[in-house]
This record gives sequence, structure tokens and C-alpha cells, in this order.
Amino acid sequence: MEERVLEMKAEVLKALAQPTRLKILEFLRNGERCICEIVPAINGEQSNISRHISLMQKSHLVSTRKDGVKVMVKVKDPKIFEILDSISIVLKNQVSEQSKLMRSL
Amino acid sequence: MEERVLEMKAEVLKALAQPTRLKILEFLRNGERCICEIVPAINGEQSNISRHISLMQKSHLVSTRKDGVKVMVKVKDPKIFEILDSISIVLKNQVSEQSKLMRSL
DNA sequence: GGATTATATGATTAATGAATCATATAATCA
DNA sequence: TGATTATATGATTCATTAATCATATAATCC
Repeated sequence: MEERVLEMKAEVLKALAQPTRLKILEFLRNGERCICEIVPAINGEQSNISRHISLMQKSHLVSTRKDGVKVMVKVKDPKIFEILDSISIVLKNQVSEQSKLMRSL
Repeated sequence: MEERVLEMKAEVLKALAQPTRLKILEFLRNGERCICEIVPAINGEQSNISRHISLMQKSHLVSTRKDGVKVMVKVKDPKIFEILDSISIVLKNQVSEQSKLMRSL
């Protein structure tokens, strides 16, 4: 695979690979939300959340639009949630592997 | 979602989110390979590849076994490849969005 | 046992990332 | 216009990461 494509893939993955950002994305599963809703919902610092959202925007994970004073955020591609769900499955598989090992003691 | 689960998800994603590691994983699509094959295949520094593989092992993405002097590496869960493919699709969607914008100029 | 091959690891450097505080900007409303 | 609300951003600090060189370990073969 092309070096540039790998870098782009890594960039998308990196944008996903952070707990606060995952928390924001999970909150956005129910659709578009205002930053002013996100901040209290995930119990974060306003400036920190703002930076995480602008990072995800640069990585094309989310898009924003102004609505008066507010900034509305939404996940651009629902496939992102499929990826998050796949990660959950991988984690579950890892844990069940662990359990299997434990049972064989 | 639980804070700890989010951290675990982020950890898996972080282990994926690096070009050299993606290159290694792509090379492992065809099955188990020896590190001595990986190094020339992806044209990397031996010590660097070694570190990346041990990182992916700690994140449970790959497993290794000794075969004489060699260390054989394989991807533990094929679902990993599904995730990489989903990322490709997300990237393609991003690009086609871009093209759509360009055409409307 | 000594040479060879394969891998791992300590130490270092340079880059990047996340969080925080203080402050700036920008839109709305009274 | 001045106050309020929502968001963004500069500066700073601390932690993490990737890469590299040199060297160590470990298995195999002669």
C-alpha cells in the first residue's frame, strides 16, 4: 500500500484513539449536538473539548455549523460507529481469550 | 460508557494508528511471518520493527512464537483487518466528498 | 567453542499530544 | 451599548512516542 495512504489511515485512527474523543463520539451517536451540551455531558473542560473537536474536524471525522452563538457538531460518516463497534468486539474477543486461559489453570 | 472501557478502546486504536505498524499489519494479511521477513519487506530498521511488534503484542493485536532463532508473528484477531478495511472506506468517502465539492465549483 | 543469524533493549534525541489557565472573539439579548 | 453566553486560542507544562545507534542476548551451525 502507498505510503501516503498509510499515513492518511494512521491519521484517522489517531483521531479516534483518545478517550475524551471517544467519549465525544459516543455522545454524538444520537445525532448532532451543540458543544455546550457536550461539555457538561462528558464532564470536560471547555477549552479542552473545543480543541478535541477542532482536531476531529481537521481529520474529517466530524463537521460543525454555527447556529447563533452555538456550534453544532455531528459525525460525518456513520461508518465511524461501525469501526467503534468493531473495536468493542475485538476487545471482547481479547477478554474471552483471557478467560479461556484462566479456566485452564 | 465506562471510563476504563474507553481507555482500552483508545489503546487498541492507538496501537493501530501508526504508519509503520499499519505496514506490518498489512504484510501480515497473508498469515504468520517471521520478523526477519518483515524487516526487509517493509524496508525498516530492525530495532524499530522489533519495538513496534512488541508494542502490538502488548496491545494484544499480534502474537509471537519462537521458531529456532526466528520469531514468528501473526495477527491475533482477523477482525483487525475488517477495521482496517472500514478505515479505507471512510477515507474513500472523505475523498469522494471532496470531489463532489470540487465539481460544484 | 567460536562464528553467524535473529531479535531485544538501553540510552538519546526530536517531535507530538493532552490538559490547563487566562484571555480573546463573536453572537445574542435586554 | 453593555452584559451574557458560547467558543476559540495563545502560552505553558508534562508526558508520550518514534527513530536511531550501539550493544546485549539467544539460538543455531561448523
